[in-house]
Amino acid sequence: MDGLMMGWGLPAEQGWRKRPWTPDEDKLLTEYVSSHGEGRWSSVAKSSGLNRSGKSCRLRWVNYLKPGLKRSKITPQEEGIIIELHALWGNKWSTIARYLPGRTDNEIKNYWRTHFKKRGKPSQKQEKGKTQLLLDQQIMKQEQQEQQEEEQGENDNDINNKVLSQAEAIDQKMTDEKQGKQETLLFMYPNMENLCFPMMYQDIASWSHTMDDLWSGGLWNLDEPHGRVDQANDYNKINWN
DNA sequence: AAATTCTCCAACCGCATTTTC
DNA sequence: CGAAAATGCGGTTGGAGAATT
Repeated sequence: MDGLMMGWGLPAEQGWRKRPWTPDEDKLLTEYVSSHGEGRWSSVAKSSGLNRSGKSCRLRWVNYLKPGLKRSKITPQEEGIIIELHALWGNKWSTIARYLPGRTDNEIKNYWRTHFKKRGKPSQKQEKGKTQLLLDQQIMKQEQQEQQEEEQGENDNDINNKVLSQAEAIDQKMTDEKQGKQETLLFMYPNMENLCFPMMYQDIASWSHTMDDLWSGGLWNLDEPHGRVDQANDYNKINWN
């Protein structure tokens, strides 16, 4: 079905593999969605005059045009959340993305691939980046401590509050889901605040060691077919305190 | 300075699931 | 209730630009 719809809208003989969205197409799509709402992507494609598949329209909207999307770089806080949730759920990018307001599954997936996916030793550049990240985290810790003293941590809690409120909403929704997922949630939520945030805000030094261990220990190996359980177990071995 | 390699990310593919008729 | 269509998700690809050799 999609095979035909999935075309890029240009003749194959032109040699196009990917056809980037033009500003005009973006405008058309944005206008259409703002007047008709999201969903019914096939009709969007037909009615808006866009020579695109419904899937392509949806993807463009979700990943790029949707209001509220962050275009900035992933922050160390967000990275911490990604690492945490990936350890729990594996490549459940859309699930992970729900905990990061303004971030898309595609973005997180790309981020993970470029930063953590590589097996074995990271490249020089990756090492550099890692060192820089740890440095940033140290600096951030210092800044946050100073800020906390000044503001009683009011600003620091913004992201936490957002993520936690999301988590609560999802928690509610997911109580209806399958037993396995329920177990995962039961495993996760009683400790959510203890697991996720102290790492990011309280003990950057131990987090740094953890990062080193993980890098050499192969937790990032996504090629393991049943990585979720194993990763969750590995995750439990980490000293988060 | 040129060639090569690496990084990032938008966009596509194929499959599974959900919704509609 | 079953088939078809629509939607959502994870994996992959390709290209541009940056960094390195």
